[in-house]
Amino acid sequence: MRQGQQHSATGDSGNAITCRRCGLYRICFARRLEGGERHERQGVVRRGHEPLRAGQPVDGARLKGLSVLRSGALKRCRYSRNGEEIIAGFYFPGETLGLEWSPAGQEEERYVALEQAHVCHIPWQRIEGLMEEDGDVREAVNQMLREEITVERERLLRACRGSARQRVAAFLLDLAERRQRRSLSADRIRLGMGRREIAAYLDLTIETVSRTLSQFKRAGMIQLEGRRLQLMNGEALAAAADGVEGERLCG
Amino acid sequence: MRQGQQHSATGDSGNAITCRRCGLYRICFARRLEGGERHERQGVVRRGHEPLRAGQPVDGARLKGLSVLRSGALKRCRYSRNGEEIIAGFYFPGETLGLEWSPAGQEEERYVALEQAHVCHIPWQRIEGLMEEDGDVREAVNQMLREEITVERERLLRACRGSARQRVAAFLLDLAERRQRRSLSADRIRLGMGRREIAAYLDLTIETVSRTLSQFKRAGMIQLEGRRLQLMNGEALAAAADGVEGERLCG
DNA sequence: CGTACATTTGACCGGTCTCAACCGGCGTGG
DNA sequence: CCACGCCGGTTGAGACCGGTCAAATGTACG
Repeated sequence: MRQGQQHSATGDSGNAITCRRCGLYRICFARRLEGGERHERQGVVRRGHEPLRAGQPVDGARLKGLSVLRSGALKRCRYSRNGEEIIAGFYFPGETLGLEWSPAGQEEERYVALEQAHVCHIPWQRIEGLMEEDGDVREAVNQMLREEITVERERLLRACRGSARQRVAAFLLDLAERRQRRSLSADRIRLGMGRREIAAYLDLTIETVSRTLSQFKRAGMIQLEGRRLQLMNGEALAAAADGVEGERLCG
Repeated sequence: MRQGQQHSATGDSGNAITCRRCGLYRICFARRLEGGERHERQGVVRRGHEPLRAGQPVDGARLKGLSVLRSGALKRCRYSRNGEEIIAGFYFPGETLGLEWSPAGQEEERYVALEQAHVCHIPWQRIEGLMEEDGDVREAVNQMLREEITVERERLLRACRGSARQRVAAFLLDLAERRQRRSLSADRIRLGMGRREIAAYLDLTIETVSRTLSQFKRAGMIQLEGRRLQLMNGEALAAAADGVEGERLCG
């Protein structure tokens, strides 16, 4: 706590992120803007005002601009005709929301908190102003959007292709990589989501997810207790994600 | 032919697109740039110089900027460890290539022509210049990138979820919708790709794709002869894509 | 302690993959 | 001209993975 200038451990289980590691850093701290007033100058709505509780959706108005998750975890989801949840993506600290462009403001997907979460926000209008006067911001915004296209393609490609074994392995590796990218603990991951949500994301059933995780556990590739995960053998996981045959029979 | 000011029917089977329907229209024809010299003024490399033949990849240099497909069809693909092709997406006239951002220029995926294809091109450097001086271009580029994020998410979500029946139905509807968006013939679609490529895109086997298409044909939902496709019952296809049970037994 | 829910595990079934044969068009070459 | 092989596509039979249904176990919370 201690008058956290950056911020300190929030109540939520997942780690939080510093401004330096935030995806919006280059925009929030744009050229020639000085000192502690940066956030106000840039028109950023800082986190801390109303933290989302688990299950709460991100306010739609917040998506009329760039938002970034500071702590906690989110899911981006919709519902199928049958009422079953479809999860299109997970979001972790430092990652950006609201990059999509829904024609005519029709809000198809909602961002819902998996656990207590804090969100920063810059309205598009403000960003457009910054882009007009600052080439660095232009470059930052473009790069952010283009990177999002790249990683989103890769992630969705991995999430729903190949066997259950491949998908689950790729999912775990993706989680680890994303934490590493933000300099959070690479191993010792606390899953913010339940089996049901993993299944809804990977287009599998709960049972298959559970069985596959147990398989990995038996093979010593991971350690798992409830939602507490630890990767023990990244090599083996990567091999599994690539479809290399592993563990067909085991003691 | 006839001195085609826009362009005329190219040799390739798929329809071609006019500048007006092109995804880059708002950039190529940006504010205050007049007359026939627009393309040169904007630094656009116009199509027609070297059309791609079927099987040829788009030159990597062309992806260091925005490219748009004017005619023909492309696949975006890579190869798995086992050497089998993975198709991450198809591209049709009017659609834009090169929006992704590969860190350090590592070119993971290639764009390969499915049939003879023409491609226009604007280098990023040129675009950045335009964005500096023209707010309309800034808006157009941002919207394009954000729209790409949206449709790509939707498309990949549909492509690899649910049963074979759902995926194939969604794929056909996606094809039709994309042609409609560009004002090309909505029905009477000529598939530019083979069954193998459809399968590689939907993460199914050739046999399953073929069987599913035959099923749709028997049910009168489509007409199909080789690669010549016609949608007969969009409603039924949409129902199939949503997972509604249809045709379990049939004469 | 009891209820509700999440997770795991087991048994069985069905859809999709695998392997294989067959069909039809196309180009080659006798 | 036709025989032949090749390739893309279709169709069939059996195996296997993952879904479905069911029950047991564990966990949170009153």
